[in-house]
Amino acid sequence: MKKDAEEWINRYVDAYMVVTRQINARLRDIFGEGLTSDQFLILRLIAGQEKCTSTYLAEAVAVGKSSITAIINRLDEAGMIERTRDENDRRQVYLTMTEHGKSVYSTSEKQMQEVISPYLFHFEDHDIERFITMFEKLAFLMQEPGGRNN
Amino acid sequence: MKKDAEEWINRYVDAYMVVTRQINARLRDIFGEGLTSDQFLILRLIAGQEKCTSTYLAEAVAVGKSSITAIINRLDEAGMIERTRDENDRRQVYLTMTEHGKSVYSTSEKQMQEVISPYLFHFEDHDIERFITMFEKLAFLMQEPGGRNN
DNA sequence: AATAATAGTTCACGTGTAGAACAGTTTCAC
DNA sequence: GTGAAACTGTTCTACACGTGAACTATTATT
Repeated sequence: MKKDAEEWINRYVDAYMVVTRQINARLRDIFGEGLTSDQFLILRLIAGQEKCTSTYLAEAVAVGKSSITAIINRLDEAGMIERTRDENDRRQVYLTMTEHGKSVYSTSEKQMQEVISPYLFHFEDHDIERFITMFEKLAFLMQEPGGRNN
Repeated sequence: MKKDAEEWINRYVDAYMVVTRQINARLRDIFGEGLTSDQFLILRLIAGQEKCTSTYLAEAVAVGKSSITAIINRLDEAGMIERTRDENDRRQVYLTMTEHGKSVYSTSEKQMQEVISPYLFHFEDHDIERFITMFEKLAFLMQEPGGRNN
C-alpha cells in the first residue's frame, strides 16, 4: 500500500461522488422521459460496437446478463433497437439501433455535450488532456481482469 | 465551446463509464448483503457532517428528498443510524450513526481501500496528486449552483 | 391570525440489479 | 455419432433507488 493511499482514496471517493451524482442528475433532467442515463450508455456501447451482444454489454458495464436483458427489452419496446440472430451460431443475438434509436441517441449525445462542456472552460487544455489520459489509463487497468458471470 | 470539447467529452464519458461501473461492481461484491454502495456513500456523508439532515444529503447526492427518506428508512431498520429531532426547530431531524453503523462503515471503508489501492501502483505520485486535485476542482464547480427541489 | 415557507414522510410507479432456473445451440470427448 | 459439457440469452422473483405529487407538522412572515 502506498504511503498516501488512504488519503488519496478518500479524496478521490469524495470528488467522484459529487461529480458522478451531479452529472447523473443533470442528464436525468435533460433526457427527461425519453431515455435514462443507463439506457444512454447502452446505446453508446451499441453504437460503438459491430455485432454487439448481451454478453459484451454485460462485461462492459460490469453487470449480470439478466440486467442487460431487462434494459434491452425496454429499448426494444421503445423501438430504439433491434435483435438479430446470427445464422451461423444461433445462440448469438446481435443488437443494432433502429433509425429512431439513432435519432434519440444523437440528440441525447448533443445534450450531454452541452451539459458538460461549460465546465471545460475552467481548466487549461493541457491539464484536461492529462486528466483524461490518466482516467483512460485507469479505465484500461480496471477493464483488464474482467470476468463476471451470469 | 472549446475546440476539442467534443472529443474530450467522448473520451471522458467512455473512461468514466468503465471506471465507475467497475468500482461499483467490486464494491457490490465485497460489501455483500450488508450494505449497498449508495448506503455506504450516505453513511460517509453522515460521518463527515455534524448535524446531518435529509435536505443536506439530498443536495449532496443530487437527488430528491423522498429518495433519501427511503435510504434512511432502510439504514434505520438495519440499526445503523438514529434520527433525533431538534428541540429548537422540531422540523429538523438530525442523522447520526449508531455504534453498529460506525462499525459497519469502518469495515466497509477498509474494504474499499483494499479494492482501490492496488491501482495506485500503476501511477506516479505526482500524477495521482494532479489527477485528484483536478477532480476535486471539477467537483467543486459542479456543487456550486446546487439547487434541486423535491 | 392568516398565510408562506420549510423539513420530512408517504404513496404509486418505473428502472436497474442479482441470482436461480430454464431453453436452445454449439462443442467436445469418446 | 452420441451424450455430456459449455455457452447465449431469457424469464422470474425480490429488492434498492429514483421521481413527483400529496400530505403532516412546524416555523416564519406580514
